[in-house]
Amino acid sequence: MTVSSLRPPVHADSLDAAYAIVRGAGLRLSAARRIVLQALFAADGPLTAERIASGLDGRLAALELPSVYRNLETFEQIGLVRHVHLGHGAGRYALARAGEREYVLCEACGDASAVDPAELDAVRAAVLAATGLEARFSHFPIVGVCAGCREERHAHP
Amino acid sequence: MTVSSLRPPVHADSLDAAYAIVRGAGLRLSAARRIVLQALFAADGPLTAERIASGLDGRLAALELPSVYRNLETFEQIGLVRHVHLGHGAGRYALARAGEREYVLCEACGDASAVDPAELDAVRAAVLAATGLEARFSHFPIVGVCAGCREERHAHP
DNA sequence: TTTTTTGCAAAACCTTTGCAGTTGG
DNA sequence: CCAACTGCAAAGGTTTTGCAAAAAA
Repeated sequence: MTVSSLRPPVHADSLDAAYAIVRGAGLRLSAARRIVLQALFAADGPLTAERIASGLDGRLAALELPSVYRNLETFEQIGLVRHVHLGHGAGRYALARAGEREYVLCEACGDASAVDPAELDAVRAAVLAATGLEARFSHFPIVGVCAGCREERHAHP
Repeated sequence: MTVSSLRPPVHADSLDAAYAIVRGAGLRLSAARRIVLQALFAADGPLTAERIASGLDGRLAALELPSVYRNLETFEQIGLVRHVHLGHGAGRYALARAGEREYVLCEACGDASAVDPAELDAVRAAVLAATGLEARFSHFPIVGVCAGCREERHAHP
């Protein structure tokens, strides 16, 4: 794999900070890049490239999908952006955080939720003990069945 | 999502047992289905549809890719087969087991390894405590950085 | 014979690439 | 002005779908 989520996250706590990071990396601050960053700041969760390209369904200017992918890729390379795979569909992109967001996904109902990494420290410790791996759930989530779906399964087996 | 790995695994411990399971499910035992099952039995790890279609690179008769996907899908529906996503490429298919195989993946070197589920019981318990999720690492692996790659990273940062 | 399954062709979906033209600095 | 970037078109990789022909029961 050799995934870009391995490079250190660069946290921007405002749109202007993100712009400055882009400039600071020697990159141009084009109109398209501004829109991608605006979309990521406006979003409440990780976004598909498609949704960014649509300008958040019309709230921002639309972009070509290849431009979006290229910029997301560029931003990932400087650590500003991360992507996560929540299930089978398109990847989802979000701003990198100091405390990286991690995800859990219920494969029964498809519900994905972000988790504070600190809450998963015990999980990480258990994985390290069992496998030697230093686990991260920011690129692929923890997948399983949530309590609600377990109940439903129990009721209608 | 609503992923087929949720239905109970059906374990076949021989090729003939697998054939019987297919017949028992009211399905026809076609030549293509025999070859898919032979490939899965001959494999040491989970296979891509592509590799099954090639007849394991010529050792078996070749099949059309759509037939392979259709049969794998059918077999997943009766619980005979599972697929796992080891990184960004094509999915990989294997026979279901009584003790479901689970996977850990190093995102630095791309190395994936199968783990005895029992070894991950402590991990599952920690996930349950932290998130309420009953985790399974048989469809998406645990992703992280292995000890070897951590060292290398430390040496060449 | 009847229903299921296959092969082949085509499309769908997500992502990447090539290139000429535009834009940012 | 010149390198970097965009739009558009096209292609790449994986998976799905449609349908007439073939095969299983």
